[in-house]
Amino acid sequence: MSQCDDLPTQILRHDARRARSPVDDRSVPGSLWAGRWARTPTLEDELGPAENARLTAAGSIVDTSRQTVVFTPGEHADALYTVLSGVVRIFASMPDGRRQIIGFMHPGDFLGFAYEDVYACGAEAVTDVRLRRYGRRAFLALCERTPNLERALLRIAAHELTMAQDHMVMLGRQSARERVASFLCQVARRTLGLEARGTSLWLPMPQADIADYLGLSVETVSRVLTWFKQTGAIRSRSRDIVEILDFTSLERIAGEA
Amino acid sequence: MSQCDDLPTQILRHDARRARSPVDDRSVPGSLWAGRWARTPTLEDELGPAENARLTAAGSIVDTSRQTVVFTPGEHADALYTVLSGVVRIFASMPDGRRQIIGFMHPGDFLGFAYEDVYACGAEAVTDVRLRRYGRRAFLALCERTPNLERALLRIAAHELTMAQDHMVMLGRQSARERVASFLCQVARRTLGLEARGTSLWLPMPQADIADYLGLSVETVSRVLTWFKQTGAIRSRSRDIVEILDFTSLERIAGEA
DNA sequence: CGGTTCATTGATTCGCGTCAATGCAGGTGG
DNA sequence: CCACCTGCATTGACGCGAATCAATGAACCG
Repeated sequence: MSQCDDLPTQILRHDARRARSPVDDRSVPGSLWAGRWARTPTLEDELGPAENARLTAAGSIVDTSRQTVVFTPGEHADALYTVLSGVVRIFASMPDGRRQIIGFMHPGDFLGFAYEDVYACGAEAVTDVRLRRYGRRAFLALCERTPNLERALLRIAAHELTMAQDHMVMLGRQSARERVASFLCQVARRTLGLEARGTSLWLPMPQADIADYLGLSVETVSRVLTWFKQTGAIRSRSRDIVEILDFTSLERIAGEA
Repeated sequence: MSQCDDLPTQILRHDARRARSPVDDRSVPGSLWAGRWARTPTLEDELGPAENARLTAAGSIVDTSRQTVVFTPGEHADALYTVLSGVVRIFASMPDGRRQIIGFMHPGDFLGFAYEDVYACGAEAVTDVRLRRYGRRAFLALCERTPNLERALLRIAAHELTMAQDHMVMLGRQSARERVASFLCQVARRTLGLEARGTSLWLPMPQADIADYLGLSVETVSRVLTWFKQTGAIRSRSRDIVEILDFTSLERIAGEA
């Protein structure tokens, strides 16, 4: 599985801020800037065929049409889901309506972690979506009989944490251009694999969703995208298709100033 | 404690964005605005006495003095830790030195999740710290023999995810004042329990750390704090002690505009 | 074909970052 | 014991980046 760490200590004091040596080495090896993210672990990948069969048997198919709610924050959490097709957005929102999109879930992704007995986040279908739904009780029962299942969930959760951390860096410390570039690179890697260089990306979600994912306003997202177009880094045919012409330059923008 | 209330939403920007079923219910019940966060699940709490004993036996004590490195991002992840005393900061940083603090870990907290075989984040002691260190191999072996252990980790990870989501809302959508107020409320709840009203908080970390946690500059954090002082919401005796005089007003600021 | 939804573009405002001093406490050593 | 230094906090002046406000366009749909 994956866990952790190091040798303790080294008294390096970090001084990230102050010191931060000039040639800071290639520290920060595997974050935004590295090729992480490439693949999301899925339940299916983590389990054997027999286990998968049992899991499948325990679930039921749910179809949800685009722009409709799968579950809402605060709702009693009595199901877990796997995305079979389509894209789902996970979000949190503030009382006054400000919204933060936590992530977009694609086929294979697991959905519905809840620490307490209610969902912390909401989930809505971006496109028409097909899900496999597992009732909470049934799922827990299955966990008892399938030790690997918990291990798989743990791997998935650890991966989500990693992604959440990158997301936090983006939200807390990157400029608008960096964020949009990061987003495009992220989507590119996810859909095309690590080797991705120039091809076209499908962005099924409205720009408002991208904005809320990136912590920006819609206008800013739009402006940055047109700037990328003028620069020749991307091109766009239809509303939801973006072609990456200069992946390298996007990566450069995403990675630093 | 404290809640949010706020009636739902009323279509302000977002309007739950299109679909969002009509009666959106009292959405957003348990997020920043609710009493979540109160307690972090710990390995110890999740396990029985025998299991705890085995776990303790598997670990070794490590002492780390303030401002020193526990592990660095990218380092091979071969240990896990539990904080016994003191405070540890977890952070990610960008090649040019910008830093985002992911969280502050307190006694009882578990440390060292890594999805791949390297740490995604770094960890440094804020104060002098005592940790219990578990070698990766030993820990994995223990997992085999202790089914509850994986379950406990899963609970912890789910909780971390929940906190990460709140953090993202803060970083992506809150103003400087909201962030600082949220932070103070968060610390208050953590240290004083849910019922906390006015008392003094210990903030062992320098303001630079707080700034990097909140995605702000040091100056902004300082300015907001002095503004809170002038407002009468807080008071401060020594550098690292803040007394909360008007918890309610902080909560109000944290929760909305 | 007219209405709804979403993207674009411009003008303007303003929050917060940056730069630059100054202040202040704690530790150290002469 | 007091000057000094060093880390950290505070405060001010200033500018920039991104939000906001406000139209206009383009695409999609019944």
